[in-house]
Amino acid sequence: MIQNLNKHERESLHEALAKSGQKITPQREIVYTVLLAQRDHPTVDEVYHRALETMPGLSLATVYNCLETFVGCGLVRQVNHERESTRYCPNLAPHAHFRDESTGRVHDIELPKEILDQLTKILPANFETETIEISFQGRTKTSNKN
Amino acid sequence: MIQNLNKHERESLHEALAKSGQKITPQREIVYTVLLAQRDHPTVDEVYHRALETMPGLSLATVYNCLETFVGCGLVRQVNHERESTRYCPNLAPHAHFRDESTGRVHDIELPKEILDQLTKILPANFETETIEISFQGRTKTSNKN
DNA sequence: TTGAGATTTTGAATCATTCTAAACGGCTAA
DNA sequence: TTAGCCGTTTAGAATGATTCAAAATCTCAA
Ligand SMILES: [Mn+2]
Ligand SMILES: [Mn+2]
Ligand SMILES: [Zn+2]
Ligand SMILES: [Zn+2]
Repeated sequence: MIQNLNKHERESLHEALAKSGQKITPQREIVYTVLLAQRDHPTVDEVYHRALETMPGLSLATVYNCLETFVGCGLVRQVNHERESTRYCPNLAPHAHFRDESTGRVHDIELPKEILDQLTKILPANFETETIEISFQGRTKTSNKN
Repeated sequence: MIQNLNKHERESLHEALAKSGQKITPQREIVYTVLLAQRDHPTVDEVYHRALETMPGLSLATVYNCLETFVGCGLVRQVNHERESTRYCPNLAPHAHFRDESTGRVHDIELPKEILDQLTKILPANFETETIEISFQGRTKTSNKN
């Protein structure tokens, strides 16, 4: 059902892990594969159930561990909305998130560098930003299957 | 220790509650007073302990209830950072939040309308925004007592 | 003054996440 | 080859913010 990682994907997984002294494991490979296969910002539980189809016996704790590892080495971003379960996103380009309240789905919104620059400028001089999160909430109109 | 609400503040509390068919109660008055007295984005627990000094016997559940009520009638905003406890903010002007990772403090950042407009423009045409959240994380430099 | 409905209170329940400790696996030095 | 080391995985318990349930209390219009 789920394709394996291609050479390039496996390479970037290996490289990111190696950079922080960690190894590729079958579990990590599958979890990462699941994230790349369907970029719909799944929760831990969703990742878990998708991964189970390829690797029965995989444990939920391991999915937590893998995702935490990926976040730690910069391969994946966490996406939070209100108090809902944390979601995971393998899109490394700077982007915002739009959460559709009627479907619960989370969409990537491309973020022009120019806007990021402007945002940085509204901060007092002594505020040093490490990360900026922008999230929209609303609804998508019309019969749109996306 | 904590000043009462002034005429204007009590008025806007009453008005906001009335609009959604709810009443002023001593508990709600105190919780709102606590929020206005120290605009440092307190957690529920912090609001609770501050309010206890004025009204011993107040319950934590009531603080949850009051804050939920205020959010519901638009008097107060929730502020979330990662998976930490929800914080509350009575600043109704459009603004972003900067969270200082070294102190844990959350600062209001004034948000030019112009930037909000630009942000809305990066969305696909059929995306209707209800709210936009912008949050910075980083550190404040130098010996700054703010 | 009274009763209906709103609010408060206590304590239990929920549930995503984290923690603990034991089992596992691969790798290397002897 | 074997023994030990260390990172990883696993199952299950613990945590902690938040929500829920039910009973007590309060408010206010009639
Ligand atoms: Mn968020
Ligand atoms: Mn946030
Ligand atoms: Zn994303
Ligand atoms: Zn604020």
